[in-house]
Amino acid sequence: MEILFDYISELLSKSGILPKDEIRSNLEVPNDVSNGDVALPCFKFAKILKNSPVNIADSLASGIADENILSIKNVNGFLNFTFKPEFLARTLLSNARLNQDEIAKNNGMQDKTILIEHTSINPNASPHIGRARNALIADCIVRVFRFLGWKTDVHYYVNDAGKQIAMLAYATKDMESFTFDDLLQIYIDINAKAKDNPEIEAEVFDLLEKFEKNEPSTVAIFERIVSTCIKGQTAIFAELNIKWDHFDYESQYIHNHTTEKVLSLLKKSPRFFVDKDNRCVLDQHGENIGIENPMLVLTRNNETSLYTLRDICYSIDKANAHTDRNLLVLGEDQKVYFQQIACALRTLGYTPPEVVHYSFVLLPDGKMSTRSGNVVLLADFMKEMVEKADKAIIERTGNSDTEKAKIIGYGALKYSILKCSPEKNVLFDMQNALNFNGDSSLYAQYNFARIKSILSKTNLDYQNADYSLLTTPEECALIKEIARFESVVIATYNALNPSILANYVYTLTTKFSQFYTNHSILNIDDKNLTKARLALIDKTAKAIKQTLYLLGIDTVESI
RNA sequence: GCGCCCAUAGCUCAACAGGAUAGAGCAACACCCUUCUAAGGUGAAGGUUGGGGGUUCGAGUCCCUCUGGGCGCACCA
Repeated sequence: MEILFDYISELLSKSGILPKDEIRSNLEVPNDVSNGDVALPCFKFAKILKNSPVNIADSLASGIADENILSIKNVNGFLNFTFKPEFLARTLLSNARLNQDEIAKNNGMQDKTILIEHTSINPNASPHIGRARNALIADCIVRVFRFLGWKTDVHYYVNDAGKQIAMLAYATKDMESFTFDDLLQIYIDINAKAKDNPEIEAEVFDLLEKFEKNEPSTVAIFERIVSTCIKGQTAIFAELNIKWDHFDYESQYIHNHTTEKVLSLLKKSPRFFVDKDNRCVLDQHGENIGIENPMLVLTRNNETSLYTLRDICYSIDKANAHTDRNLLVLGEDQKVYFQQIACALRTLGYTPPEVVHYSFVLLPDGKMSTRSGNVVLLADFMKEMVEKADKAIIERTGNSDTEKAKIIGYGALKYSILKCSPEKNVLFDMQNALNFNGDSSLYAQYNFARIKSILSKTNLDYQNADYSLLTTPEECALIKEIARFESVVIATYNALNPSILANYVYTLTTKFSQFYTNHSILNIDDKNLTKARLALIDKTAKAIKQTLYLLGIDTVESI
């Protein structure tokens, strides 16, 4: 619509009443087509011009005659412009940017670099859908940046040196073997057992100390768990086509003594002190951290590192990559913790990463917890979605098609989580998620397949189609949506919010579906109109496919 | 108790730097397949945008307050 805003502001500025930029920045798209294609609310001008909005609208409109404008109406101070449909179709469709290179070039972001860290789940069990939200949001953001020409570097921080892993190490140290799927139950059991048996905790810390001292047999036990976990977790995400470029292990900072070096730097800060229990602490009062007593404890009483110190080491590594942007996708439970790490980084002269927080996924019967076992596992959710999709495919075609069922099932899974704005809690309802009707990714996939089916039935060359033949209300509405694609990608980029893309693809598809049910494409006598409509649906398909791709969702040629 | 986030139709979500009559889907009701894919389309129904104040020509959107939910509140990660 930018091109129409330019057009109107240029036209209105000729009267000399208001400068072009002033007009341009106030233009908007009416929420109802009955109010035209572009509107200028004139209320803000009333004070400057010392006149009523209605009079201002009148004088702006007076004397304007433009061959491409059908009508200009002054509705109570809103100046509403309606373009001739043929002009609208030609202008919007021939100027709409849909392919990646053009859009990247237009926004001048080629070859910029971004480092993104996301998901970084504890390597202790199969991920649940709450953590999957992290990966899905981040993967979409990665795709959007790449689409806009950025070089992305995606990192996963493996917390392989914590008490949770030590718990598993304790529980599995005498086991001959175990699988990834066993770990969740082992983890639940050992947590329950440790509650009643304090001596277990002591042994766990003993193991942890041996691990930190790099004792080979202990390191081997830890490594067995961590590698089993990382393999299991990444296999699940890989199935969803979510991948990382680098896996960074927390333990490296202990074993290569970076923690000691960074600690010695922090010791120079006026915020640093050693508390009465002999632990190294940063006093973060006055830094606007939202807790009563903002202290960041860095070490145990023997100067061995805590997670906080190791995380600072890691953050320094990321900052030292000197990418144009440095982004972290993190659960809302880590908000204050992140503020504290960011504060520590600034103390050392480093710029902390930008952060995207997301809220938790809630279950109808309460919240998820790995420790208690009240979870919906991502792997189980994936399986159910694919089974449901395949069942529906069998109903329709008589044959199973796992490949297609995965595209449909995984798409619906991703869509159901991504369509909600990250800062809002998502209430997860399996029945709801399994519904493939209406506002779901299948709706877009289905209509994409419809378009492909039509395109496959014709040999007409529509390369030089005359867009100005597309003048029905349904065609206009669809064209306007297609023209929005670029600005929607940019909006998603600016807000780091995938739900913008999800909402767009649904609206776009709705406009196509309405056009499709009201108008024939191939079965009409006017060959030129057929060509124009073929060009229109070809662009529609492109926009749907690109948007779904950015959401991490595939398309199929037929459904 | 303190801090941050959220509250929109029965349910799940929209509403583009405050803009016009707050929109969809699901569920329930009534229609539409001799026509390019009915996993679709159309119609009707469903709302004091949690309550109360305020700012503004105009508030779901901004400010205050109350209520309810989520998250957090140093020696876990």
